[in-house]
Amino acid sequence: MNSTIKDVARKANVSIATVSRILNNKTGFSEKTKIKVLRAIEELGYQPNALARGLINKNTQTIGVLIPTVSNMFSYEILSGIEKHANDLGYSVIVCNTADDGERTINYLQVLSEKRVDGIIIVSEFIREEYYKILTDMNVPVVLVSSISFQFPIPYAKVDDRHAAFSATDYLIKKGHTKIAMIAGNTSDPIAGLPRIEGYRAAHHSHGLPVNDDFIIDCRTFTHTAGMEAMEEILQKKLDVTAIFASSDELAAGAMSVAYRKGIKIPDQLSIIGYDNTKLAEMLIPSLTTVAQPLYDMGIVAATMLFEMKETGEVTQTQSRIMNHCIVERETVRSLL
Amino acid sequence: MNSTIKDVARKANVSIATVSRILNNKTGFSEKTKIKVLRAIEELGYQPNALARGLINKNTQTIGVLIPTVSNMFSYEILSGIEKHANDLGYSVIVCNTADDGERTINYLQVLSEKRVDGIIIVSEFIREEYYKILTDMNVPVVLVSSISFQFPIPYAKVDDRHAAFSATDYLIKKGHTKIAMIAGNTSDPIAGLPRIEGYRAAHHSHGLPVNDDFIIDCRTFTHTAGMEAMEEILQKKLDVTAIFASSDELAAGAMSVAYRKGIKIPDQLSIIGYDNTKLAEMLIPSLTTVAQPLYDMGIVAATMLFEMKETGEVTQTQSRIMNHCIVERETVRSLL
DNA sequence: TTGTAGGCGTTATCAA
DNA sequence: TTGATAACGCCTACAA
Repeated sequence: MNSTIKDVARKANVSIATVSRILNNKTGFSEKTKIKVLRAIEELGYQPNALARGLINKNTQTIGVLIPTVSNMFSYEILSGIEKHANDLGYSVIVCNTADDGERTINYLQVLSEKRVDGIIIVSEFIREEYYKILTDMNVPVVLVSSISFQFPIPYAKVDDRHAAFSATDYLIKKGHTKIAMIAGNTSDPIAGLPRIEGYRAAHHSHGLPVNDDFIIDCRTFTHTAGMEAMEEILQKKLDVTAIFASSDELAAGAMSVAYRKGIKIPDQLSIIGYDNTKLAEMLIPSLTTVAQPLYDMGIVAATMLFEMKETGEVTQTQSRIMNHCIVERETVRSLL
Repeated sequence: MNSTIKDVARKANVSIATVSRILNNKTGFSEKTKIKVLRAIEELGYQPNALARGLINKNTQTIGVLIPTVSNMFSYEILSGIEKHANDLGYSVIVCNTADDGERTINYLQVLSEKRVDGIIIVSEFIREEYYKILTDMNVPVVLVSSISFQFPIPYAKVDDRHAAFSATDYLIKKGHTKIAMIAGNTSDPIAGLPRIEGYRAAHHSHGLPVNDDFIIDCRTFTHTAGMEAMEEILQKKLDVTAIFASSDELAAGAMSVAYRKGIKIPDQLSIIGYDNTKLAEMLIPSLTTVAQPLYDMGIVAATMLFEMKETGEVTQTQSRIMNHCIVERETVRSLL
């Protein structure tokens, strides 16, 4: 058990060089010795040692994926896309849950660096200067998913949040809604928060509709609980709205659950549209109309970009990808027309 | 960038042995040289190479986690517990989505073996003989979560499915329900399927209630869609039931959604209890009463067991853990009393 | 307290 | 077609 190339060589009566050649199917050995060696490998149950290989080849066939939170289905659908594509190409992925904690993130980056991963994918995380420093020192490809850095030139794969939020709001307006609240998630988040609010505003403008700032609810996160609180607030303030645009499916779900408790019928009395199209959206009752991000595909694309960069040796740059979003119509939006 | 211990040694005017000693804080160097070396490390931005270390120490500080499917929130809550504990102890985790595919699983096992991971955790997966062979050849600790092997002596952390299903059914009966259907998931699954049916039966027996086999619906999976189909079947067969016990939260959610479409009020006209207590349960509307598995903790415990085994060198055995389950009462069960 | 040298399991460059 | 042998970056006796 755990025999080495040396054992194989001895057993097959050849040199380790020959074994190595056969293992990596290079040229330079006869069919006869190949058979001998293969049999020895078989009999010993020999498995090449990836550590030794990596040490000399300077490549580990593994990548690291940083993920901020677990609470949301969201990250894991992306992760699953990454994992799929990586595995198909013979790479393993190390998951790193940063828990939105800077120290933990830096620690993880350090670990990935020591383990000499071949690349790093960062899921919806803001890139701090300290991260970027470590990242550049590592000199491996990095790509962002569902995130973007304005400070640093890191390629990304994401939907256009502003545009997607515009689409969602526009959709509601075209259904006849004019009094639309927005449950905005974290409004100070420059990546997933602000642009969506802009999109919400822009849609109003494009239809010549005014925007009432009171209608924009700031929760500091994108969670179910935050959605509940936001809905409470809307009710308490007695905002006169016929529809809600929520910045995430979880927020929408939270809002729906308090609406249900208060006896507000969705979509009869109140329409709601979410954002993400996680599995949750289709499991909610009624099922949630939402603007879909192609989460799984984003993972695939990010991985594709990463390996592209690795191939070309272009560690610094590649073409970022704006992924298509679309409205998935289900049961939570009623037409007023 | 990517300097070696040699560079550090040269820069600090000492031998690599000394640097190594300081790095691993062993004994045998003066404070003065320590400072010199530390500065050199700092200036060079030196990072130890985990590959080289692993090669010589025969340990990689990484473990592998096999997960069957992504569709369910379930696995990821467990994963997240594992990841947390592993990271706290300085280990990384490689995620392996086996997609319930034997070939893929074997391939992954091979990869983990070549990468010389220090241990493997397998989440709710049936252990085939081929897996076990590779596993034993690897000679590293293995633990099962939310699974068990009757054929092979692998320690596990799981709830007692039979008991948990008993509790769920018993709970319904004590609320006055006597006509209870079971949406059983995969009934030919000896781990998560059968025992739960037994529990369902046992609860009936213990109350002197008869079991109608027609009331046990076999779907072949534990997914949302399967839950919908099962509910359709219940309705179509016009089963005369007042409550349903579903073998997973997703199944319950699926059932609830078709009930909603058919205008059946939950819990007024029909009670339902789920199984797992994933995040989904609390987000459903109405929120789902369910029997909780401590998913996150199961991950933690599994990791704990794994590292225990590694410490003691007892690769073959450790005490398995039966995790406590409990009923989480929410809004989907109505008392008939 | 410090340094030399051998070895961990590979691959790759020479000669043969 | 083959086989020594020097790396890869580190740890660890053993000497000094």
